[in-house]
Order: sequence, then C-alpha cells, then structure tokens
Amino acid sequence: MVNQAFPEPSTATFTGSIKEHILIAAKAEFAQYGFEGARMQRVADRAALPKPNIHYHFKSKQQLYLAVLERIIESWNLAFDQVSQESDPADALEAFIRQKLKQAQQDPAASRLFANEMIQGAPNLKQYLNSSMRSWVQDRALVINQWMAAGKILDVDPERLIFLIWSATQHYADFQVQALSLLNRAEFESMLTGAIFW
Amino acid sequence: MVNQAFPEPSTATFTGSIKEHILIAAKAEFAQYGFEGARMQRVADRAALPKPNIHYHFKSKQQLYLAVLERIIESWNLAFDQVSQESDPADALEAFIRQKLKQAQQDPAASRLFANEMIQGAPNLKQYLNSSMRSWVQDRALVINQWMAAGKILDVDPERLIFLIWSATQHYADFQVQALSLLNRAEFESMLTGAIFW
DNA sequence: GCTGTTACTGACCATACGGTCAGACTTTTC
DNA sequence: GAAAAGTCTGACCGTATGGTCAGTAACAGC
Repeated sequence: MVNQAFPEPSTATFTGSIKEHILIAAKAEFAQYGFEGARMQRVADRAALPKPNIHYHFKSKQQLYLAVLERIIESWNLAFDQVSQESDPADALEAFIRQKLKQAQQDPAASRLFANEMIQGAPNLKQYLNSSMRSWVQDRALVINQWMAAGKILDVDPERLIFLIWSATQHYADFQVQALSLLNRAEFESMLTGAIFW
Repeated sequence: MVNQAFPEPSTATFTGSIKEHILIAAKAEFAQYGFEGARMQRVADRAALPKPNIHYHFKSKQQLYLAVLERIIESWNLAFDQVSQESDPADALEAFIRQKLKQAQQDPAASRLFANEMIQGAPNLKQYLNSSMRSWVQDRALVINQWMAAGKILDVDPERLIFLIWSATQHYADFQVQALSLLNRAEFESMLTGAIFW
C-alpha cells in the first residue's frame, strides 16, 4: 500500500486514456517525493498497474516526469487570462486571487510538484521561467504600473505584489498539512474558502 | 562533483566539530532533494568525507535527517520572540517580518528543508505542528485579536494574517530560483532587501 | 611507551532501483 | 478469420543504494 499523504480523487471509475491515468498517478508521486525521491514502482502501485506497463507508455522516469510537468504548465497557461489598464484593479486582483486559489484547491499536487521543482533549483524549468513566465509577470507588472500612474492604486512594487499574491495562494496547497494542523481543521476546502479575508 | 543548486558558504576553513560539519552538508542535501531523494554518498561528497565516516557519526539516514530537522526547529524556536498586546502593531509586525526575512536569507536551506517536509505531509513534524508551533500561532493570534478589540488595527482573521506573512517571507527562500529568474537578478541579498515594500 | 578509547576508512553486502525483453493477450484491418 | 499492430506483463538484468565490518590511525592518560 502506497503512503499517499495527499490522495488523489479515486480514479477507480476511470474513463480517460491509460496514459492520462498514469500521468495522474505520477503527478501525485513526483509532487510528494520530487524527481529523485519518486519511485517508478510506487507510480505503478498508485496506478494499480504492473511496473513494465508504465515503461511501455513512458520510456524513462525522466520522460514521465517531463510529461507531467508539461501538462501542468500547459493547464496553467490556459488560466492566464488577460488584464488591461482599463480593468478595475480591485476586480482584476480579486479575480486573479480567486483563480489562483481555485487552482490550488483543484490540483494541489500540481502546485506541490512545481514547488518541488523550484526548491531543487528548477533544473527542468529554467527555460520556462526565463521566457513565458517572465514575460507574463512583466505584462502584469506593466498594467499595475499603469494603474499607479492613473492614481487607481497606491504605489507598490508590481513584481512584489505579484509574488505576494502568488506565495500566499500557493502556500495553502504546498503547506496544506501545516495550515490544517495549525488551524486545527480537517477539511482543505473550508480552509481555502476562508482564505479570502478582506 | 555534487550538483549544488544552492551551495552553502564554503566550510573549507572549517573549525567546528565534524558532526556539525556533516549536519551542514546533510542539511543542503536534504533541502534540495527531500528525505527520499537525498543520497548518503552525496552527503559524504558535500562534506568531503568517506561515506562510512558519515555512518560512524550518524547511525542511519533517518537519524541524520532527524538530527538536521531538530537543529532547524531549535534555531527557529530561539527566534520566536515575545509580543504582547501593549506592543505597537506596526512595530511588532515589521520586526516579525524582518526577522523572518533574515532567517530566509541567512539559512535558505533550512527553509527549503522545512518546505520539503510539509510537501511530503510532515511525516516527521506532525507532533511539532500540533504542539509548540500551534500554540505559538495561537498566542500570536490572541495578541492580534486584542489589537483589534482595542481598535489598533483593522479587522482581519489573525491566523490568515500570520500565514500571509509566513508564506510571503518563506517564498523568497523556497522559490529563490523563480524569483531571481523572474526579476532577472543574480543576487539573492538584493532581492530580499527589496522585499519590504511598504 | 604501553593501553584503552575514540575516530576513521577501504572493501564488502543485501537489497532496491530504473529499465529490458520475450512472449502472451487484445484490438484493428482487410 | 487470419494477419498485423498495438497493448500488456512475469521474469530478469546491471547498477546504485543504505548500511556493515574488520582493521588501521590518532590520541589521551598514566
């Protein structure tokens, strides 16, 4: 039996492709243990498949990991909606925060996997950080600067504001155990619902 | 040669005890790879010692890990200074934030190791979270509630405020690569100096 | 300088690990 | 319905891993 600190919703009534099924199992494993700590046998156990079956669909551990990572980045890119200087700052920021919290709630494993990758020095995501993610931050920062110039919000460092929101929302996914324990609560959802506090 | 994504300050001019020397090397290894991903051989390489030497001083990987964890918790406890309802909220909160940022700056590996432990579901820190850490949060929350009752600060959920500060400060240590990359900066220190933005 | 104790280490061990492969089973194509 | 293609898996392989051990070196006490 696999020690699943954060069990995925059961895929017993599974309908998608087997590759997808394996990717979900692998995501949970990599999220919990990181690339080096992950075990192909545990991925197989989580997916309830023989180990060679995993290797049939994904040539190597590295390739499986990259496939998981790619899917996560892809799904996050889809959620990167547009904001312009005409948007109302309060509305836009609240929408952004709610979206990030929803992401953390719907797929905390993805968030934890990303955190693991960052902690290890982003060996597989340096390119992503330096290209699409950076330009995304810069676009947002530009809008925030425009809001400031138009007197719509107080002066802040735009990048710092984005980091603050990013970190606070991601925190609930990555440090789920800590937050639940410190708040003495059992359910993840109620914790996130309460996370918007202004 | 060990791939040190976040090299520790060199201990070449090493003066402390060998156990301490090993603990520092082990902290870096466990912080980067987590318990399961860490390799005793790499710990030995980081410490520039033969592997059996590590096992002479620490019976097992598990015991070495616990020793590292214990040292971190201990050093953090020392920094948990007291705040009372007589304190000025602005001063007290700023002091708290500066202290947390200093911690993140002085020992980011410790912060990352803690993050790794949380991501894995705190298998070795459940006790700590449920006892001393929880009561620390509750003590602080009480003071914040008293501040609110006295009209010194606006109404907020005290635990959420603590989490917000915790997450934002910890973020700079754990996601160092991301933040440096997105800000297009090379030095960690200047990034932290700029982190206090109000 | 001998003795007891602590510190160290090259060589080794059992097991776990990522990965392979030959053959079996299943589905598709015509 | 037979051949071809795709999917699956028990048994296995070479290597890396955590850990051991016998023996050596260093050092303190007398």
